[in-house]
Amino acid sequence: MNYDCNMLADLLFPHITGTVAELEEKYPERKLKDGARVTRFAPSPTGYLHIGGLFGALVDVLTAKATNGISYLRIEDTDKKREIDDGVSAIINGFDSFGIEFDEGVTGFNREKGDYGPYTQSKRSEIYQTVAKELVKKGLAYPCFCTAEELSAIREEQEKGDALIWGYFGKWAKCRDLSFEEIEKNIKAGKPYVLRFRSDGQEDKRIFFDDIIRGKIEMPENIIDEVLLKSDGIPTYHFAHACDDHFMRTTHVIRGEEWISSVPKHIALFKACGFRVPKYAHTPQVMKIDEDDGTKRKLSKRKDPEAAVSYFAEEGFPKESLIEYLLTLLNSNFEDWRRANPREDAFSFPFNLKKMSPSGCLFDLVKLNDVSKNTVSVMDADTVYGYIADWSKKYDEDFFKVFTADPKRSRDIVNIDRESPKPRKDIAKWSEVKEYFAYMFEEYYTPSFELPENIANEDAKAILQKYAEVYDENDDKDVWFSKIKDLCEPLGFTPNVKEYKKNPELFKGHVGDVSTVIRLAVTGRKNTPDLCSIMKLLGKDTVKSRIDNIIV
RNA sequence: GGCCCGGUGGUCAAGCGGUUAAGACACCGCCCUUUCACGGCGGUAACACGAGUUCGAUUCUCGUCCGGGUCACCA
Repeated sequence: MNYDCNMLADLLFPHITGTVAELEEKYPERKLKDGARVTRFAPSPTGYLHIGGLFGALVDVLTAKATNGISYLRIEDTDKKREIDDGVSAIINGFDSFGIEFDEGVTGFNREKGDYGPYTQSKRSEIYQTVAKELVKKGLAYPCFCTAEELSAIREEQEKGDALIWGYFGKWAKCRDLSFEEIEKNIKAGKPYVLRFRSDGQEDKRIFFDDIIRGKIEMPENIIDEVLLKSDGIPTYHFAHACDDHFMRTTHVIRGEEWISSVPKHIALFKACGFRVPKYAHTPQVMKIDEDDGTKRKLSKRKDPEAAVSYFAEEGFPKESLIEYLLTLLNSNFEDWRRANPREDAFSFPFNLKKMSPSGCLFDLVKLNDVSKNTVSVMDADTVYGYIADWSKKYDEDFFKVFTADPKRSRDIVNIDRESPKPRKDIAKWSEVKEYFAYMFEEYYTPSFELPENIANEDAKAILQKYAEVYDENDDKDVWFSKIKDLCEPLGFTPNVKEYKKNPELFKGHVGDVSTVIRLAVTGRKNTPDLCSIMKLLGKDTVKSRIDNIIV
């Protein structure tokens, strides 16, 4: 440059008086214990929270927790074109509903906590400008007046030719060597411009860095004069990343693997700014199998409803289940840990970044179901009742009314075979509950009496007839069952299953068959939880009338 | 196209020079059991391919193939 960079800096940023040194003082190094990591989750408010976001946030929070560090939430709202109205609250609400808590950062509309803010990029413009001005002073940034048309012309030419690298650099970087007079003239004429990084990278040089998840990565050095500030003065992701993660004192930048290819750019920027380069960890992506062509591909917000975290809320998966499932994807030793600590809070799992697999993982709804059944099975009845009430109130009002009409009874229903050392594992999501317990509610009960092949209709009726005579709703479980056993022999069945298996030809069936008939008559189902409990909750009148309806 | 990342059963995955190549989900069978579930036992099923290096490669190197990402005044 044949001009004084300080002059250019003042021309470009006349109103900026602060210095980077002052910022360093304002945002000092955090005084944390050795090994404590500072992580951040930095979404842009462009849509709903999706699975990939939850996945990433979990890594941040868990990494900080496991090292007694800090995790914070930063909003990257530097692209006003893609931003949606309640983007920020969509993110915050999403995290709230899954119990994800950051130590610092944005907590709501115009609300935040922590000493390293503001945590919303649109409120940090002075910081970016200050750093930018310093860069200009050092001759490491310059204004570029190229129009969108000029830029795409360059691009076209590069694509046409045999250029190996595309972008604004070398002979294409027309504005890189503008004289001060030209710049001044343009500025005075009000020409829009962006601020570009003056890269000193060389095409044939390589850079190396250690990715915590992937190990050593080698790449060509950055040679692109990347845009730092857009024409509206707002920083690009790259520049904001350097400024924010430095002044918020992030130690570990954890983000999706789509960022790997920009690391050389980021390292160059950090160095140019005089900032220490953070550690990087690039996480694998969450994929799914495409129904159309059977290939593995990244979950897409647009194509996959289950990519939205709200899908799981609608389906009624408890929030714990999703977290639990995601954890199994994150660290494969999680399931071992869970077996050893069945009731422990998932967030106290000693998560380890290094144990993350670098390859993309498939989101497996079947496994989620299994994980969820286990999770639900260890919840107590009150919790389950509360969840079902909350869920149905929102998504199935009709069922909500029925379910909450008699809270105590519903709670008892939900408690059948629960709160025991061997709880049932059959509910994965709240949307299944109505169908699962339909026979407990007159509103949803549909009689059905389809006998298994081995039971004759007349035998079934005989069983029911006899049973109706002895049935007493006050019987405790032992008496209840012994009455069923007593029914067997007079009707040609045996109360002894082993005996039946030895000589099946001697009997019409065994107790199991007899209770199946009763179960069928009372519930319309072949499979249910403990029948005795069900009948007690159904009450004498209902049980009698259901049985009578079959006998006639 | 350039650059980069990845490739162990259907899925998630341990292993990282010598293993009978763990485990979980799913699936199948058996046992337990008044049904189902739970639980227990067992089973089917994998190192993408080709060259090297090595006494020996799933593990190291190279190539091929396949999948993914990235090359914006988007993040």
